[in-house]
Amino acid sequence: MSLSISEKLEILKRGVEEIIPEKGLEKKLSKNKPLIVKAGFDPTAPDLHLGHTVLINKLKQFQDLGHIVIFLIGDFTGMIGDPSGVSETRPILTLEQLKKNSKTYQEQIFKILDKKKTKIEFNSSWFKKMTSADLINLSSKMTVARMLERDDFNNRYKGNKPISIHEFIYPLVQGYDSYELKSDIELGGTDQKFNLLVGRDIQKSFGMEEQIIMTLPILEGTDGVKKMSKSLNNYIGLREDPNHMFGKIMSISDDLMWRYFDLLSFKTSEEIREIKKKTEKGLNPMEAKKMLSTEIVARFHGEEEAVSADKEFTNRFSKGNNPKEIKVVTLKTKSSEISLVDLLSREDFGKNKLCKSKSEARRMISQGAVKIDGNKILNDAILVPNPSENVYQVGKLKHLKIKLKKG
RNA sequence: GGAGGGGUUGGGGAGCGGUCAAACCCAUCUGACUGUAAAUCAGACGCUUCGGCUUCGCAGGUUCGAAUCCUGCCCCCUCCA
Repeated sequence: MSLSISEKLEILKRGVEEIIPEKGLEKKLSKNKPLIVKAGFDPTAPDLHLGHTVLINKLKQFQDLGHIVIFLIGDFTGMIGDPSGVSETRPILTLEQLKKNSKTYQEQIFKILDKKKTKIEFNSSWFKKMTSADLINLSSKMTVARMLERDDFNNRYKGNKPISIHEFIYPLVQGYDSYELKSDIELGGTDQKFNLLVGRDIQKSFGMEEQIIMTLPILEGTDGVKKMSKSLNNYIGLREDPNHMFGKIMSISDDLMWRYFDLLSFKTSEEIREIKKKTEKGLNPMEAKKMLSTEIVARFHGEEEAVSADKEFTNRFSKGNNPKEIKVVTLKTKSSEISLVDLLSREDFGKNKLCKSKSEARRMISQGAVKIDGNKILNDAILVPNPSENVYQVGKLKHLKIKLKKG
C-alpha cells in the first residue's frame, strides 16, 4: 500500500473530533516508520457494543497502514475506576472480575483488529513493580489545581460531592502507561481528553517525545440522543444475534444513520458520499440503512448470516410474515382446555413466556397485541382446546408455537 | 467525635394519619401511522380466582386506620472538628 501522506491523513482524520497538536499527526507520519498507537480500555464492561468500536475501528485504520497497535488493558487502572465524566465515585472492581472481563474483551475486539498485528499489554505488569516512592514521584508531576480544572472534578468539588484521592491518581497512572509504552499516538473518547493530555505531560517530564492525542466522538445510542450504553438500554451489543443486530440498526433514525456510516462503516468516505447522494435523489433511505446493517452484521457474524438477517428482516417486517424460526414448546396437561391468559403467562415456559403475569396477558389482549395464528384476539376469556398446536404472538416481536397435549 | 439531611413501585421525584397501588417526569410496553423507520398521536405500566391481596430501607409499636406518628436497627449524604 503506497498512499501519500495526505491520503493517509484523510483516512485517519475521518470522524475524529480533535487532534492535539493539530499538526502533530502529519509530523509523526512523515517519519515514515511504524508508529506506536495506544488505546486503553478499562475492563469494566464485559460486553462491548458498537459505541466501543468507534475507537477500535480507528485503531484498525492505523493497523492497516502498517502501524503498531497496542491494546492496553487497564487491569490496574480498572481497579481505580476512571472518574471521567462521572458525577460520582466509581466502585472499585475486584481482580477476578477484571481478569474475566478482559478475556471477553479480547474475544470481541479481534473481530475487528488483526490479532497477529496487535499487541496486548496489561498495565499491571509495570505498576505491580512500582514502589510507593515511585508513585509519589509520579504524583509530584501534577498539581491539585490542575486536576481541579477538569470539569467533572470541578463540578463535584463545587457541588460538595466527594472526590477520592485515588481518582486523582487515575490520570497520572494512565499517563504513565504512555511513557512505559513509548506511545507516539494515543486514542480515546472525547471524555478522555484530560487523561490523554496528562500522558503528554508525563512523557515530557520523563524526557520523552510527547504523544499525539486523537479524540473520537462518543457514539449516540439507538435513541439518537444519549451516548450508547448498556445501562441506558440504547445499545447494540457485539454479541447480539444477527437478526437482532440487524433489526436494531434498522430502527435508528435516518439522521443517525449517517453518523453511524461515518463512525462505523469501513466504506471509504467517497463511497459514503455516493450513497448519500443517491438517497437524496430518491433511493429509499431504508435501502441505505440496509447496506449499513449488512456490513456491520457481516463484520461480527460473517457474510452469510448478514444476508440471511436481511432476508429475514424483509420477510418479517416488510411483508409482515411470521419469523422463519419460531420457538416451539410443548405443554402436557389433563384438562381439555386451558385459558389463553394462563397459556400466555404459564411458568412452564420459563424464558420463552410471552407475558410476565396474567395481568400483563390481559392487558396485552385488551390492547390488541395478541394474535393466534395471525388472528387478533380481543376477548381475554378465550379457552384454548387441549390437544392443539398454534402460533401465539404478543406484540410485534414475541412469537411462540405452543403444542398442547393430553397427558 | 459533633450537627444536620435522607432512604417511596426500573430511574428521577411528590406524598407526611384515611379520598394511596401511591401525583408528575423519564425509561419501558402496546396500538395507530410508517420504511419494524424517526417524529407524532392514543393507551398501558404491582399481583389477583376481579371479592380482594402484598408493597413505600428493616424490625417492632401507637391508632378504628400508617408510606405518613413513635422506638430500635441498617444504609447513604452534607457540614463542623
